[in-house]
Amino acid sequence: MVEKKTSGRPPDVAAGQAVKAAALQLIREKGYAKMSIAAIATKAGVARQTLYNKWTSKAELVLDAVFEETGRYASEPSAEAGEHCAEQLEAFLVDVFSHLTLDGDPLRALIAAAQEDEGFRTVFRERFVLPREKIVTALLQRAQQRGELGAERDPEMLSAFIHGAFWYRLLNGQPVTPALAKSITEEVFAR
Amino acid sequence: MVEKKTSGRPPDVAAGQAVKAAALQLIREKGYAKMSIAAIATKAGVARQTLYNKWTSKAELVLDAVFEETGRYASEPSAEAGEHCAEQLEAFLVDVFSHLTLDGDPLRALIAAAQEDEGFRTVFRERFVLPREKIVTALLQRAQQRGELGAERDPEMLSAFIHGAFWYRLLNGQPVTPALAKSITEEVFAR
DNA sequence: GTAATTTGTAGACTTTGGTCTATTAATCAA
DNA sequence: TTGATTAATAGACCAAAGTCTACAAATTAC
Repeated sequence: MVEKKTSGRPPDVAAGQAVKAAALQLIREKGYAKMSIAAIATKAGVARQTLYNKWTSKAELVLDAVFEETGRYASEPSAEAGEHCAEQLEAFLVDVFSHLTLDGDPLRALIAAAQEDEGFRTVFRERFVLPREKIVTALLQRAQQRGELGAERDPEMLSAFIHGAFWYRLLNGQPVTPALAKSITEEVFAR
Repeated sequence: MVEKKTSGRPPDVAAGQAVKAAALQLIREKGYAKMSIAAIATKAGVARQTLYNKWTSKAELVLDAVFEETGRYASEPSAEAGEHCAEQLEAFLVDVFSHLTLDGDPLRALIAAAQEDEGFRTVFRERFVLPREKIVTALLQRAQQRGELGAERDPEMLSAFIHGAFWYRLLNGQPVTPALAKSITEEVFAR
């Protein structure tokens, strides 16, 4: 469904790309809080208003910029047939944590921004939170089917436990390490 | 150790109280984001600078105002001898959740504020997060000693699961209900 | 080509958190 | 009483997010 727009000056796609690139660079350089909209606009060679034409807030722009290659952030666990689900979970978490360690600051900032804006909270949840929650839930359901996880366990609750655990760490300024991935996995599959 | 101060004009304690009261009222009325420092000062009949004499930021002030009666927010679980630990945990969570339901907005705002300020994150963690984490960890350790929780389980990890679960819900704009307290408890003590 | 439409630009403007400064007020010590 | 010290006040000031407005530029429809 590639629609030929109605009339009027077409949006400057290249400008949008430049803005995202500038934002990404600045956020990694100075962090979310210290990166001003004005600086992004200047760096991208665009008027400030143009940013507000394309995004409704700093948070939405950063969400777009940081998670453009969203695949990086919600990659399916490599379900190699033979592997135990516990191993898949641990590998998945290690992968997620390595991204979080790299982009933890903007992510924490986005979660913060989501607290002050209902609309953004929804967008963030749909684009970032839910996809990953589903991946883990599905993985745990598979584990149950294979008998690797007790039938009395609740995959959705466990998925919330898992995500909650590393959100909790992240938001409290503690590192999310491979060791944490291992601890989480062991606790989930304990006994 | 009630120190008689050195010299100089004594701080106006009543003003401090008035500020906290005004802040509490405004935050419940308009929410954290829409409550301005100027409005608090005006309502309390104090100069804006006075707020900054007593607190270093909006977040610290609100932390003080909302959690002054901090007992309300970290009450020990009523460890009636006969009760099972599972029941104690659920009761504790129900209690916490009812407070969260009442003051969820400022709390979410404080977590957000903590993301942009290292110092505040530390204060918040020490005054709010850790005390409760310890209560739950201790409860789970007691459960282990009584044999109500498997010896192979990790109380600290489980405590992070539990807190993470409701943080996760709270920060994603979902309700934290007695039903959630029950689900969490059942999953922790499953099997 | 002309009109309508939509985007980009530039810059003024508003709001709010936070800082700074000069002045006044309250307290203690000599 | 006088001086030192600390707090409260009032208001200027700053930075940054976000809004608004007037105008220029690019496109489609006629």
